[in-house]
Amino acid sequence: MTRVRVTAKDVARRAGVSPTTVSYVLNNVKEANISEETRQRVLDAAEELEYVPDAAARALRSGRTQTIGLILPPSQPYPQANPIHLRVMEGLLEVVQQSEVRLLVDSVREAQNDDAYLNLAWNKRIDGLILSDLRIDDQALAKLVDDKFPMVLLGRLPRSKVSSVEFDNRSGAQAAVDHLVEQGHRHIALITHAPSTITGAQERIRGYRDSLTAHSIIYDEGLVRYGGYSAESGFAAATSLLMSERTFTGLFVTSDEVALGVLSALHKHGVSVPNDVAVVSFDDNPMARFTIPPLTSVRLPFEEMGRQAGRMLLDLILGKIKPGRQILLETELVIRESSVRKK
Amino acid sequence: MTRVRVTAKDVARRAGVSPTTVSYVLNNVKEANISEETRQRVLDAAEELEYVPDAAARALRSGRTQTIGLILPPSQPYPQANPIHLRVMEGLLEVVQQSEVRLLVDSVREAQNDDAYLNLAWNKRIDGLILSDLRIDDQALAKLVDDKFPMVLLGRLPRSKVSSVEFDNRSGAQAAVDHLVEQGHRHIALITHAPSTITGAQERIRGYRDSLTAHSIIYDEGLVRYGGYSAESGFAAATSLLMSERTFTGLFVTSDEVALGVLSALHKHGVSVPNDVAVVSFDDNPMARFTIPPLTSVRLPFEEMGRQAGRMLLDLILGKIKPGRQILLETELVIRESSVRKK
DNA sequence: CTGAAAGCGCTTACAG
DNA sequence: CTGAAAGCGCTTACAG
Repeated sequence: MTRVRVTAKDVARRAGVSPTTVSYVLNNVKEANISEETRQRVLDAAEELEYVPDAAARALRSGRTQTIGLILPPSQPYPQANPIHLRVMEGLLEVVQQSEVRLLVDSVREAQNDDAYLNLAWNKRIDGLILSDLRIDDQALAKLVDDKFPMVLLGRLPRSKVSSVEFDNRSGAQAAVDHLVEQGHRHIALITHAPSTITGAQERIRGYRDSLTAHSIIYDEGLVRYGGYSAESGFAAATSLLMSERTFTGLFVTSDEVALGVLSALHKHGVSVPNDVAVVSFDDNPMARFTIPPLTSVRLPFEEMGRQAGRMLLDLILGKIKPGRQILLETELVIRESSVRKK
Repeated sequence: MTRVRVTAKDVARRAGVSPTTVSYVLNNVKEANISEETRQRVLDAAEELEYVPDAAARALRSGRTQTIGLILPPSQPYPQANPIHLRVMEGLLEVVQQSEVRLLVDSVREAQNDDAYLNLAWNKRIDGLILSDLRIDDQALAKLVDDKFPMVLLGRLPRSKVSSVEFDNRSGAQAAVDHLVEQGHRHIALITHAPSTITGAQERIRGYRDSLTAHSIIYDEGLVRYGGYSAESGFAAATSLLMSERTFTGLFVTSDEVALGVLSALHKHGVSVPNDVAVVSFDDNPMARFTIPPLTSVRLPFEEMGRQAGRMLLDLILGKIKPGRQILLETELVIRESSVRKK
């Protein structure tokens, strides 16, 4: 950087006031009651000098970093980057940009009991934290809760009182399966997008069972397969279902990514969708409209999740709200060709 | 935060040394020649007190924030989050995590001549910047170049001397079209993933033309359509091509996302892939293996792009290398069913 | 091999 | 309505 650093002192000198006044004006401190004329002089001087306050100095003195952290899950179980996280992040960016707050992104590193994001909080790089898809037994999380560090979870932890934003996975899944039942299906298989230790997957399985129960259909473990995030796992799970020679005419897959692999496997085995098997999926990614056939899917408002989590965290940091609020976002079933048998 | 702040002073007192020594030990300052015994005492004291240095104080004093910025393009032209950015980010995170550096993510806001990321540099929140997919006429960028602010571009700017990491789009595209020609095709249509003002799209178009020229095929503007990032745009472009009633048996689409919409449109119009039209795509997303039929695609090493850009930026910040280095990453054609006619 | 002292650039009681 | 002074928690010449 060749640029010579302009400080508040320089602005003060130019405006003929003290650095104190510069700080009051630039931070809009109402209690200071700065006269309009002085205010304007300071503002002009700051602009002429292209003054930009030093973030580190401000953070050190005020104790506020004006930065929040977003922690993504380890990339390991996810075979490739999950577009979902980026959609959440976009919503989050919208909110932080409006508030002049910055976003620090980190991911949990596997293996080691990760204290990287703990340090993020402890060395005061951030004022608050948004945690995505975490493990239930997270040690670092427990410590931060003890410290009353401002935090919002994406997804819920069972029996946890931490603030969170989550989709209503259970009722969304129930709606998906209800739809299949309405189409006349009684033998409905299930392929999950994650192991059942992940609360999101758990809830979707619950919704599946809720629907079966509501329609007096007996739950059959033999029709259930546990996928793992990728299209590849969906391909394998669907193949396994077909090989089992069990009868099913409906199939609920708990993510679009996995469903893509499922459609590929069904096509490869000559199983026609929706005529032989009707498929309903979850997420409603943009691509769901362009699979062959287009996927019926439960739409999840990812960007909205990011926005809500961001607002909640900022309010938490400012002390405007108390921790423990838990938001549940509505889902919406979008019906396309994959689930509706042609006449 | 209820946690009482532990400072270097506290550690010093406990270890029976001065804060200076604590700083020397914790920062591994070789010139200080701290005795092994003292070093151990300080380390122990720091651990017992769970000392975590204050990032703001360190940044203020040292002038280094230990943070780098990643600037994503505005979300507007992209209809949804682009998974590609997340893959680059993962590679980047790998590198920064190894170096105890943090990653700040921001996006360019459209409309206004954006100086948000300029401020990121000027208010010293970051030591360096990685810019993704920027506009050619970026004003903020020019200012940062003038300031000699450490910076790496993802993608190249024509005639620019800024450090960059980019895919070899041109030769990748040529290989894709060469492959179609080898399959016997002479009428090869093109659907781009972005307007031709984007350098990445431009280069892929060049590669397409290179291949045609090399095989004495005349370039026909009537076989070219300009898509725009989304599967939807691919659907529209393919439909437009089909409606034009022009003959083509080969089709090169410059991204998988767009190709998904193309496959959907071809299927809808009863055009069989690869028998009626052979399709080759670009990116080789994980999903390319599971489209119907699976897509032949040019594989782009996104994670590697992130890693290389990260390393380059860190070296730039440390003054280990001079600006202006431009890395070109190799691509690889992955052949699947969409381009090879069945016997 | 180690310490005393200055100072990075702000904000914030406090005083007037 | 505005300013002088202290201090946030480090790092870094400098001195010994």
